[in-house]
Amino acid sequence: MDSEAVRSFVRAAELGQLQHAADELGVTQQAVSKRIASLERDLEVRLFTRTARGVELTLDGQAFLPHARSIVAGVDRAVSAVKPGSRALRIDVLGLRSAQAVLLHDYWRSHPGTDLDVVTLKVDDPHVAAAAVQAGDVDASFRTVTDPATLPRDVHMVHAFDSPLELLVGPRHLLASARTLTPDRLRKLRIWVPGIVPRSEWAEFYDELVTAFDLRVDATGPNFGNEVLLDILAESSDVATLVGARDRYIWPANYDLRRIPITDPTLAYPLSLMLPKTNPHPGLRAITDHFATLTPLPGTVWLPSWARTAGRARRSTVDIAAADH
Amino acid sequence: MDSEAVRSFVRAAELGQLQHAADELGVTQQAVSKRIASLERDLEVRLFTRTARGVELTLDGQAFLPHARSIVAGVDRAVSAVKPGSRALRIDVLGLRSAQAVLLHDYWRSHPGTDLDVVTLKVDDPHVAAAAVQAGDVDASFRTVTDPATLPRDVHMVHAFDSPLELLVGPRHLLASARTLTPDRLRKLRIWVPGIVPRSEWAEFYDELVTAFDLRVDATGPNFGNEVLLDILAESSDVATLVGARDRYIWPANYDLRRIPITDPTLAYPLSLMLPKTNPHPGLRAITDHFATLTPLPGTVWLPSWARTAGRARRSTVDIAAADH
DNA sequence: GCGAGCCACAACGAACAGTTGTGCGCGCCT
DNA sequence: AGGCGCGCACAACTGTTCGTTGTGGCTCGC
Repeated sequence: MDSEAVRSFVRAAELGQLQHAADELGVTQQAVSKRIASLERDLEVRLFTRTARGVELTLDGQAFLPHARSIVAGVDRAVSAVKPGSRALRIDVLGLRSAQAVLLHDYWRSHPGTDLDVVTLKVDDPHVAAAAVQAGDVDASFRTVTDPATLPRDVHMVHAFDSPLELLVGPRHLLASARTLTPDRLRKLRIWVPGIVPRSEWAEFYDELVTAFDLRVDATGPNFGNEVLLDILAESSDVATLVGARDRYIWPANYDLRRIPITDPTLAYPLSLMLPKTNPHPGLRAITDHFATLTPLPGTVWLPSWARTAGRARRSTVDIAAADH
Repeated sequence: MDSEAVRSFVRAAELGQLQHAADELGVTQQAVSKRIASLERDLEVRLFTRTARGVELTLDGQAFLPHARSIVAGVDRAVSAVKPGSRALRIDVLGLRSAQAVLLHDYWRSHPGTDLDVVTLKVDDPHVAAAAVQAGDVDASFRTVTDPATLPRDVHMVHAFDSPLELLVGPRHLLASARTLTPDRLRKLRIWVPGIVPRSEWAEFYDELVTAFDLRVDATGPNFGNEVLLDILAESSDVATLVGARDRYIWPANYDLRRIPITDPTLAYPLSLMLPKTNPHPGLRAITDHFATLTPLPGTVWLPSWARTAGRARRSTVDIAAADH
């Protein structure tokens, strides 16, 4: 089925005449006639009844029309999603199940009709992502560099939101029945966070976390995939992992894993959005505005050093001074 | 843009190999390769990076994929909307702005994902509509015959819901400031309801209404279109019309028309659905069930004689006896 | 009855899709 | 390192399709 044929059908149905549709589409009347005939042959139904003054939809044509409109709209959106120059807003996230993607989805649901494409760059180095932002390959990226001075000239980083961490444990774990936990309850506990890229911002985050709360985080091992991690968690009585509270982790129901919030202070990973300083995509404004309206995390919050800057995390810096001694 | 090319793209993206997609689609690998290449030429972007073990989506490919899925789904729905034998539920309504269509829309919104096509047969005679139901041209029709004995053997009529009427008046009308009206306030009032087909069920309805409440309804005039009717209403101090409370009438804001509910008794037009006795479309069941859950109209209700049968409109028959003397 | 308007059919050339055959690049295994 | 397997792309060929021009038939209105 050719989208141009569908488009011709829609216009012909709206205008009531193949001739007018043909004029509008810049082809001859005969071409439109053939396109419609070809659609009718494909579908094995008549779409129009031909009259002396034009065409009129049959019942099948009436039923087909709204779907045809949706196809045409889909094609137009698809084209505009990739057309260089006028493309829809495109944002890089770490993974489609990450809290970042969940938050973007929230935004999209509260702003219906926004053309938004979520992609993953599939690179580890945030500076590569920054380069992609600068080059315009993506309009923004949910990455963080711990030292803003290392960003390209034309890229800056804005705070998006702080993603609280939760402990994910199996049913036999020592802490499996806890409703909430404070960080000191995690001391010396085996926490396995596989797949962290050495020297990445996540590695730095866990380094600081380990130092601040005297934890035992094993973030160096290879990542055998989520299935392996979940398998081990489900069976173990002393291995746990940390996940973002809004990450969309899924596991088979029989695993019976539990997510336990961590409070006093809440441990949070600061998510930022990298975007170009000059000519940012117009749709970005609404997104960053949306982040600004999010309510801050309740209670005291621990953040890594690079997020404890003037102007934000006011409470957190104080809290941290206390937790850090 | 060819939908088969888009479908090939989606499957190739999901399977990671053109070869597998080709096997699945029953064409050669080269054909799929050319389809993708043709898409890439149309869109002027690369959708895949070619690797030794298959293909991988580019950023543009990632952005394109969800739209491609929506196109394929739209095409599939479009085909199933007209495919004889397995077609989606198709229901005839009098007009797309009628209360019938509004109610169907309500149903559809509360049952997302239902494949439902709303069409208009564009015939006046309900018996022609009944024939269309019997022939399977439509799965059901929102028409009414006042004498069920005149229906084809294989078609029956089920009550859908009672549509209350409201008076539609312009700002200068005598009753323009009323919040509600009782039918006796309408006595002798000029009520213009153009476009009623003589001897149709609507004509009978207004005949009974006129008799029951001593009204002055002009339902015989030609229908010059809604614009003319609304124009006249907007200017007149004594002409009004009756509309269904849930009809989606629209008019320019500067017309300042008002809808005034009628109560004690509420005047209601009984809407029914004609459907085949044998092999009704499976989706119809959910629709009729939906109607059954609707709350009946509050207060006393007047209905025309053919709707005052045993088993329903219990209160109404009593009310009518009173109103009718 | 005739003309205007609109759609369908016919014929032609260009373009395209799909096929088979082949080549090239890459990873892997010996 | 060399050869093999695998997967995609290019080439050549063929049947089909698309869009064009030209034409005919139908219906409505004058």
